[in-house]
Amino acid sequence: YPFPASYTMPNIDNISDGSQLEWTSSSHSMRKKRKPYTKAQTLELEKEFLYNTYVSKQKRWELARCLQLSERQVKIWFQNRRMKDKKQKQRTSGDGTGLIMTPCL
Amino acid sequence: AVMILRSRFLDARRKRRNFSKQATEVLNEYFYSHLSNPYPSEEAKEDLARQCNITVSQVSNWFGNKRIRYKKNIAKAQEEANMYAAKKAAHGAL
DNA sequence: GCATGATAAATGAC
DNA sequence: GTCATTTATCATGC
Repeated sequence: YPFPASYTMPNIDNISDGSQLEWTSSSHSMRKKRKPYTKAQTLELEKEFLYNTYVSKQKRWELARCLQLSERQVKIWFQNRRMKDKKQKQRTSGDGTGLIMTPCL
Repeated sequence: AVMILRSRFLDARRKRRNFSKQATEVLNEYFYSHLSNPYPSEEAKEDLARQCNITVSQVSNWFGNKRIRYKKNIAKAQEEANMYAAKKAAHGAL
């Protein structure tokens, strides 16, 4: 069959009364199922993120091979990690408690 | 290792609290009165956040969870309906 | 025991 | 690239 098992097929909504709302339909035809990474994978990615929040193409290739991930997954991990970093900095800047919560332990 | 410990403290899931009854009421009111397109604008999110005394991110989280769980519920109900419809049809065919 | 809020992978718009 | 999402998973409340 054309697709690997790690992909999930959205249910075909065959509703007849026409009351179905557009946004309830799946936006894309097929999506890869979310699979949490292992502790070891996350640890190595976090370690590299400390050096530079942007990863070079060369480093991305190395990480992908060492961690059994695709280059696309490594790229997206760094994108999501940068968003997480930005959100945490916004949170710590306006907490008003005066406590230093910067992630610099 | 240190990173793991740090993430445990920074993870807000560890200190999750349910929203107030009034806040949930405000959010549900908006959701079901915009059921055809339950995607509030940034300004609407800020308004809702002020009314509910929560952050804009929490409003986004609430709508994200609400949309997927609403969708999943009607899908599950429809699946159940189809199953019984098929069962009834099978009995009729015998 | 699920309901609920927050986070982690993954996609798509731009 | 960012960033608002979708989706599954996590951790907690009760």
